[in-house]
Amino acid sequence: MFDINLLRNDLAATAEALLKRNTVIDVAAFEAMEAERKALQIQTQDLQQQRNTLSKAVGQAKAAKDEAKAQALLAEVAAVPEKVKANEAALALIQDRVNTLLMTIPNLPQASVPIGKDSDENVEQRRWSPDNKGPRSFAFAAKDHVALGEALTTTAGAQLDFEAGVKLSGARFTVMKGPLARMHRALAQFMLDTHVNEHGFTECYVPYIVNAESMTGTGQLPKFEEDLYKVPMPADDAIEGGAIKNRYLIPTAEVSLTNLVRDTMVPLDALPMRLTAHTPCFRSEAGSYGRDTRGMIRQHQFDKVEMVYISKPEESNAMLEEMTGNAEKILQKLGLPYRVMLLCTGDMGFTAARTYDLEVWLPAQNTYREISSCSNCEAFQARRMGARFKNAAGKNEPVHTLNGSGLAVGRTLVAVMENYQNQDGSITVPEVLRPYMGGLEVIR
RNA sequence: GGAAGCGUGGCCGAGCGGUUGAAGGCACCGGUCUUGAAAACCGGCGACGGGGCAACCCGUUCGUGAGUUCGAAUCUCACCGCUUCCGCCA
Repeated sequence: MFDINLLRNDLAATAEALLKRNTVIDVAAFEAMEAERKALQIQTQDLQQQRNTLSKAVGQAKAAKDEAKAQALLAEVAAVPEKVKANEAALALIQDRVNTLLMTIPNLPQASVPIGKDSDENVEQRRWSPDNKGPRSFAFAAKDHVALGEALTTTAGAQLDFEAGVKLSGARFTVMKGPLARMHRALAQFMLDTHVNEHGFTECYVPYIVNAESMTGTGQLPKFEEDLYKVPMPADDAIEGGAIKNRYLIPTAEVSLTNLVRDTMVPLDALPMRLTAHTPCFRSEAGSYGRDTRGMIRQHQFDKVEMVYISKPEESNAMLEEMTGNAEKILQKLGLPYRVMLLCTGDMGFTAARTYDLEVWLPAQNTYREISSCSNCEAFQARRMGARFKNAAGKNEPVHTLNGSGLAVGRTLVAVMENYQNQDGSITVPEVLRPYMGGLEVIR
């Protein structure tokens, strides 16, 4: 949630900073709304005070057995509660309006984030490739993962079976079979093991269906509901205040992991927390018709190993570097060429203050494609979630939250297939995955 | 699904219509004592929001939401969650 004090204390500068994120704040409208809220709040609290004071006096009079005085006081308060009620209702209404606005303003980018309008203005930080030789050059025409996966077969049909996905569910679903299905599983195991054994993470198994509070905590709601798959509750117990109460399929394990600290005081000595989980992710991909329609790049359901950090504010940027390094480590162990991009203001996600994307080399597309996104959300999610810790001065303060993919499993499979393909269409299994695949060296 | 009980501050726990934000304890912070530490003793100590330059003042908050009342942690209703017993189940 956006920090309202920034708007109250420094409206002009804050509105200008948000402009870099393509977010327009109507300054005059906000000022008017705030003025109204302030007046109403003062008036309401005044009335509440009146009621409280008089009621307390009634109690005192009754305790003193002064019935006449009690009756006089009762006559005096009689009209107050009604006024209080009316004011409270009006105040709640305007506070809702303020709140709704706050919930739809994106996080403020850090000062060092490059200003730009879209992904073309992201800034490359570094590149990596095995022995620093650059991406492998092919002596034959490199195929994409679709051609490779459809040509590789099992007795049950293609190892990447896109038609079966369509038949079972529709577009953007894929069935994997045989060795490729196993490599997909191997990749997730390998990533999880690496983060747990080498990067100090705590492995978590988490729900894939979460409630609206969780989705609000990490920022998917209220603004991005159309991107989520909804799970309506059974009719009988779904009604709350007249509205159907939905649950949602997680679009990323970030939601489940980060919300673990929702409404909690995190002990100081528990920070930083490093949490990881392997989960499926569900995205409706509304508004991306026509983009990446071929293959496994953009699916409604995909697996991901997620990293989440819960950190002290002063450490969060260092943790972002660490987390990005963890994701890079996976690509390095797999021998996949990649580059690290610092996202510009226009390309960052709603909750992020600073984001690095990892882009892996895809030879068939002759380009780098996003395979991980690591973000420092600072206190943005923590404020929404009520995730706090007691700082050195003994004051409660929101924690900082960070999340990153480590990595997207389906896209990693695509990258391995394309980078490790052989002229005959077989795929060499990267060394680090072989222990997870019964020693298998080549997929054919 | 049936029956019973319970949700109070960082934690435990009392209160069950009226000067109660809430006894007591633990934890925490300061002080005395001590060579130091511990113990003992003294004092402090919830959160969120609003107003004010400030000292400070005010409001909200006892699972959540409605209701009764001049006044609700306390009474009523609904919902959520937890515990125990029975049934069912991977």
